[in-house]
Amino acid sequence: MTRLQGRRRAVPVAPLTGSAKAMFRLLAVRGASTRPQLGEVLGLSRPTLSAAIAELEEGGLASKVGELQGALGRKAAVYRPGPNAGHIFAVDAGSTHIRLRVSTIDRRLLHSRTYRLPSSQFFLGEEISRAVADEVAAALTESDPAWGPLQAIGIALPSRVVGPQGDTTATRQEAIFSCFDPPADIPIVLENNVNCAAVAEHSNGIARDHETFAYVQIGFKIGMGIMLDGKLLRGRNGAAGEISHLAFPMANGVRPVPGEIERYMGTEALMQRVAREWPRSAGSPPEDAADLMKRAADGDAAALAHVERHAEDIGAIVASCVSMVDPGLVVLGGGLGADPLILPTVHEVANRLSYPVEVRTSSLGQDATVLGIERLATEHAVNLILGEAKA
Amino acid sequence: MTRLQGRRRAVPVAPLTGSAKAMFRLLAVRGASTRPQLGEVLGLSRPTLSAAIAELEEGGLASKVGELQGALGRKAAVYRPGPNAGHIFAVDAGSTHIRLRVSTIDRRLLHSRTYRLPSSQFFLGEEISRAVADEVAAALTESDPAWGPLQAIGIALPSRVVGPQGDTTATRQEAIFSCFDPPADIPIVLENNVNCAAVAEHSNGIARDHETFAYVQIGFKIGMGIMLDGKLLRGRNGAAGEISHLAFPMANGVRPVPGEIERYMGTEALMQRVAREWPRSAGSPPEDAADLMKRAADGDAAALAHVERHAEDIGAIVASCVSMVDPGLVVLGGGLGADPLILPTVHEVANRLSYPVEVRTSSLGQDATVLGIERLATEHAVNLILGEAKA
DNA sequence: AAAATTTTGTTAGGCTGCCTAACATAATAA
DNA sequence: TTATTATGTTAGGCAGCCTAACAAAATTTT
Repeated sequence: MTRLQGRRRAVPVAPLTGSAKAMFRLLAVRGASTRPQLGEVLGLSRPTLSAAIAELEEGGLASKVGELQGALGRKAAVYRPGPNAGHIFAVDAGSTHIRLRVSTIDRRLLHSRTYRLPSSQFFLGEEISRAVADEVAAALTESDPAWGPLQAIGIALPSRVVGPQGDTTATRQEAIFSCFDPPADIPIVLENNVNCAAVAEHSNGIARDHETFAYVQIGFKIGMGIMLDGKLLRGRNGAAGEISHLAFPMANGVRPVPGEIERYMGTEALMQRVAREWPRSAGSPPEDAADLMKRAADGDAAALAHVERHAEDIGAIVASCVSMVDPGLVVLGGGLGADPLILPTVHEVANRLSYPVEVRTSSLGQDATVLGIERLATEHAVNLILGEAKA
Repeated sequence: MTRLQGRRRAVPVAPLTGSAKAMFRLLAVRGASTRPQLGEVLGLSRPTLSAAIAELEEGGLASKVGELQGALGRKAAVYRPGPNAGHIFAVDAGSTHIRLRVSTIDRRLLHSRTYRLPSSQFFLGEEISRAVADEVAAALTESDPAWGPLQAIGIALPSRVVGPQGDTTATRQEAIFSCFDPPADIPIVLENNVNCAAVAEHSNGIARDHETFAYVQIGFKIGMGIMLDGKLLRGRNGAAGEISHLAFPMANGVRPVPGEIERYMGTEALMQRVAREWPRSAGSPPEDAADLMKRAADGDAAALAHVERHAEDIGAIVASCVSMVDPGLVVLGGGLGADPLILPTVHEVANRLSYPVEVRTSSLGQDATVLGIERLATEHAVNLILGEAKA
């Protein structure tokens, strides 16, 4: 997930006490908070709180940004991560768009850019790499010294992302660097885009109240992100959730074909089936998946039948997921998955085939991925600042 | 997983320092150890070590059991969990046998019993419950005061086991108590038998060197246990790894049927297919699965073809597992799964369909399950003794 | 307007749990 | 014997938290 391009941090910080580290972490996730709030959450006494804040202010990692008057009593001081906490770049290197967010460590948006690729890319390749390079370069020129040091660049990739221990031979992830040469000494955080969307559903989306769930993306491609106890499941080779390689077809007398389920479930194959089976009487077949969903929503019987059939197939995939990891909650996303029309059938089929599972529809639109990688990049930056980096 | 039948522990212990707790934990997993060994592993200074051991000896949680002479220098004192650490019962409530082990907290065998059920049970029911009751009662009468207090009874069940948060309506686990009334105030640890086997492969078996892997059991029934970072994945309803509910059949134009894959993959259906397709020229068809495997091992072409075909199906299931959780290692167990004959094909098919995964054959025989629940029961007992119980 | 109440923040001092340094003990090697 | 090496104890220190008491700053009551 992480590619460190240098060990130095822009702002090395004196070793902090445990309470100061915990406080900085909390400031980074909560954003502006009063001292009493921080003390309450951390369970620290007021003297310890004072000491921790003094430590952080000393290192420029926290700043007082105001005061808050409660119903009664003295005003409470409000703090935020300080100037040395710096900022991060979060980039969604998507197949159709490059989305970039520049954010503080507590995820206040400083700047954002979106670039539409001239042509849609099926695989991560040079076009995407070049576009990312351009967007990052452009964002760098607009950087403001007041933002503090750039702590990390997070990039969400439409490819499997292999960790340090994994089998690095079978990955395309390095293609992101074919044209993009990141600034020296800035840590790079790489993560698969579906995993990023899962992270966003957890932190900003419909799965906020669940520490364990699966995010299933159904659209042009299919994928899954698994969150267990608040942590992404990545797997040995970054392949956890790569449901495009579920054994399929799987039945008595047939042999599965690698990657076949993605070819079957993807919108392209779906629309081919729809066109092939479209009744003469129902007029011209739908243009694309969006058209199909719209006609189904309008009550078109032929469209509804196809949507229903696809929802059953999605339900079967969800059932297989439940049978393996039993997440308790499955969030549906992606071009097709996010359509509320399929929810009832997916829920019904999954629960009939397997074990009790709640199914919800994603609420974050196109921003899910970039919000997820933003989260991961800030988490990584916090770990680096606190000297607790994993890799 | 856990059913506490009372809050009191037999031997309440004064609060311990962190180092003392860590030492007790280490003694429980390692068994007899010298002081320098403990200090090395825990990274503690010798004075702290002395203090920790004094604390534990004070509470009867550690005892000096000898001395060990190194190549040079003074003899090192050897310690073990003390008399108040007590012992546990581990019971494998299997479909055909009840296996019981009485062990110290560091898993030295104190006593063991095996009872063969009069008839093989497909489901957890009264027969099993009654047999467990008898075996536990018999073991209780043979208990020795020198064993110290009974800290826990662990029971491995051939059923899904639901945790405190899960949907408790759809479980058969309570059937274990239909005839078995456990001694009052003794904590009960319940776990699914396949999960137990996975635990045993991790602690005593072929997966000793892996913190993350999946254990796939193929025999009369099928099941899976998933170990992630040394911890069992249980899932919201204890259904993680319940691959008997993978969507199957799964192909264009067919609808999956709940539980169908177990009926297809289980030995019963396999042997029916074998009998149906057995060539006249090859003599009488195999008696049972063991006979089939033996003939295949002896080079019988018809038997080999069927074994090969089944191995391909198992490979497909493993591939689906890898596509979801990417464990890096899959251990094959169970009546059919543990046969080394199927290993090459399972490995080949899984790696062709999905991502790189190592496949190994289980080395623990019938004892896997009882060793696994023994491990879980001792872990639970240690947590209780240290006042760090989860539930 | 003064006093009482409530909340926030600081100062003083103490305790736990670890550490290092130095010494004591007990074995083997020279 | 003496030297060397490993083990274990004693003495003393320090980091990181705590409680108790006080100080400061707001609102409510009198």
